[in-house]
This record gives sequence, structure tokens and C-alpha cells, in this order.
Amino acid sequence: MDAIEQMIERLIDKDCAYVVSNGDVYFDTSKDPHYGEISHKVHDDEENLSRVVHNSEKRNPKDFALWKACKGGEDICFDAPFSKGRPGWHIECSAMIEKHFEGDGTYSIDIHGGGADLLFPHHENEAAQSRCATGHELAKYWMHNGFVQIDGEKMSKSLGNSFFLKDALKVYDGEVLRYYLNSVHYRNDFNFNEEDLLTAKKRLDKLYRLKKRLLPGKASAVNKDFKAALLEAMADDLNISVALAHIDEMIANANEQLDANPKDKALKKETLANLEFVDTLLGFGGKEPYSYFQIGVDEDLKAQIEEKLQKRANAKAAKDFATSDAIRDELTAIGIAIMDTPEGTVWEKI
RNA sequence: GGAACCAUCGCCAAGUUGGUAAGGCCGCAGCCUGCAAAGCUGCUAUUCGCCGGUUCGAGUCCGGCUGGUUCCUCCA
Repeated sequence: MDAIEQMIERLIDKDCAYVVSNGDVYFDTSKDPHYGEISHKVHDDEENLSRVVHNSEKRNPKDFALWKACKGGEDICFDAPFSKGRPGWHIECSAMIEKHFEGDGTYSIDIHGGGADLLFPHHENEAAQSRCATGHELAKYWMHNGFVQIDGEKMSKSLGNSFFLKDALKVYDGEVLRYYLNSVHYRNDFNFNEEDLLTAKKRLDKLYRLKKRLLPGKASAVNKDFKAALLEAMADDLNISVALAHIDEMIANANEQLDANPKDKALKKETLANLEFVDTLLGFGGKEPYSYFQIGVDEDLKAQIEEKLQKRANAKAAKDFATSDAIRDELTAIGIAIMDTPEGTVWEKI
């Protein structure tokens, strides 16, 4: 509260803010030549076209409250030099940032993020009051993310279409959700649906299948070109799509080379290092691959699967393919996919 | 009513100094396999919502239209 009050007082002293008759304090947007630059709002005096009726004591239609005077009754109020009341919406952020971040004299902080709905008026106002109070810019970069929608609709409790991660996590590995949610550029709207989530899972699955081919083994050094390509993509305003494309390409190349030479230790070690780098940078691919494919399968089911696989192995050895295929169908029916490899049969929960 | 952002292959999605369309899913063909699955190879947008304009050249710039999302009041 002290920091808030001090910042408001400073704005009043600099004539960037004014107190009206009821004790409200408003920021004078006309005193800030850069007002509107973040949200690309043009200065227009045709504010009477707005469907909103404004406080008549405002000097300019876009002036906003730094401090709201106490309305009495149950209203929570604080004592301040200008009036008894409470802070406006935006001032808390500006005050907090100034108090806790040193800045470099040009910017208080490097990056300020938030949802696209906060772009205006919140961030515009926050930036304006900080700019006038401190004499320098609040943030070097403003990043606004799009919204998560459910089947084309904004996710909200009132629409009844919200979901909780804890429910999704019962069915999907957390990394699948992370991969999916991060697979689209942060600024775009994100239409959440299970079909696309499954597509994301298929992509992550490929990474983990490759990892199965790499283990056991130790990582050596990450491939320089691969690392550079990923960093370049992410440095370009977090271009995750390009980064994921590089990862897909790396996976395909590794698989191709392993097909040609399954015992290429140097390749395995480097690829393992590549995957470790992906995990460090993007937060997926770091798990033990067999457990990744077994989420949601308890010990009981696991034993049943192993038993069926043993029977199938016996049938295959006896060339009884009718039986072995029947067992495979049984497993498929309960969501277990199997694949025969030179090292034996492995299974995955789909 | 005003404003901002967005609109690319069946689906998801890159493409910011304009130079001739990444990647993934699906699908098709092939290799591999007892058959599959997995993996690999090849193929799959003369075209970027629509209409104009600028330019030697536009998905990329400008204008208009259509469609979608968001903001323009309080609370944060």
C-alpha cells in the first residue's frame, strides 16, 4: 500500500494525475504522449461513440482511476493523503514492479506477459502510469497470449465447458498435455479438443519410441547443428512450430540411421544427448520411455498383459498364428498395442 | 456503434525487411513382418477467406467486404 500511495502522490506532483471532488484520483492520459502505443489504440475524441457512459469529472474519456474513494458501508478502505479509499485496478502492478525490480534505467523489467484480454486497458494503463512516474519504460517486451477455447468456445465456468488438468492427467501423461498446449504459438487462440491432443500424443510417442532404441546407454554431446536450430527457432519469438519440426526431423534421421546400423553407439549417445537437450529446453522427453507408455496401467493389468504375451510367444513359436493373432486382438481391444522387435515383443498403452 | 487481432492442404500448424508455400495427423504406394504394429522411403496446396490496388514480382504491403475471437462498465 505504501508503494501504491507513493506512486500516486508522485503522479499527482508531476501533474500526470488529478483528484476529483469525491476523492477519486485519475490518471491524465493526455499527459502521456505514448499512450495507446502498446494496444495500438489511436487517440480519438470520438469517444462518445463508445457504449459506455463516463464519469463526467474525467478530463479525458480515457483517463482511468488510480484511486477510488471510499463508498462507505462495507467498502474496504485505506487512509491515504488524497482520500480514504482503495487502489485502482492497474496501480498495484506498477507499484510492485517498481518496488521489487531494479531495472536498467531504461526498462524496469524485460518481459511483461498476460492474456490478450488484458492488453487494453490494463497493460496500456499500467505502462502509462509507470512511464510517467518513473521516467522510463515499464517493459522491453510485451507478450500477449491467446485464449484457450473448448471446441471453438471460450472456456469458462459459466459455459460449463471447463475441465481440470487433474482429470486430464489421469488419462494422459503430463508431458502429452504440455506438448499439446505448447505446440501452438503463444499468441494464437488455442482450440482445445481431444482429437488434436491425440495428434500431439502421437508426435511425442515417436520421440519416446526412438528413446527406447537408444537405451540403455549414456548421452554424449548434443549435436551442434540441432542445438543451434532449436535455439534459433525459440529465439524467434518462441517459434515452437519450427522447433518441433526440427525435432521431428532429428527423430526421423536417427531412426533411419539406426535402421541401417542398429548398433551405432556414437549415434545413440549423441541422439540421447539431443533428447536431453529437448527436455532441458522444452520440458518433454526426459522420462523413462517404457513407463511413459504404461501410464494408467496398474500392476494387475501389467501382469495380465505379460501373461498373454507369453502365451502369444509360445503360439508363435509353434507357428500357431491363429492363436497368436487372437491374443493380439484381445490386447488391442483393451487399448494395448504390441510390436514385435528383435529384442522381443514390447507393448504400449495407447 | 468503435477498435485490436486472426482467416494457409481433409484436420492441426509455420511462413514479420515482398521473390515464387516448413512440419505433424490422416490417406495412398513401397520396404520390413508369418500377418501386423513400429520404423523408413516416395506421393498428396500452381495455391494461401473474397474483391480490388501498389509492384518486374504479394500468403506476405494498401483499401474494401465476409467470417471468427477479444476489448471498449464494475472487480481483479
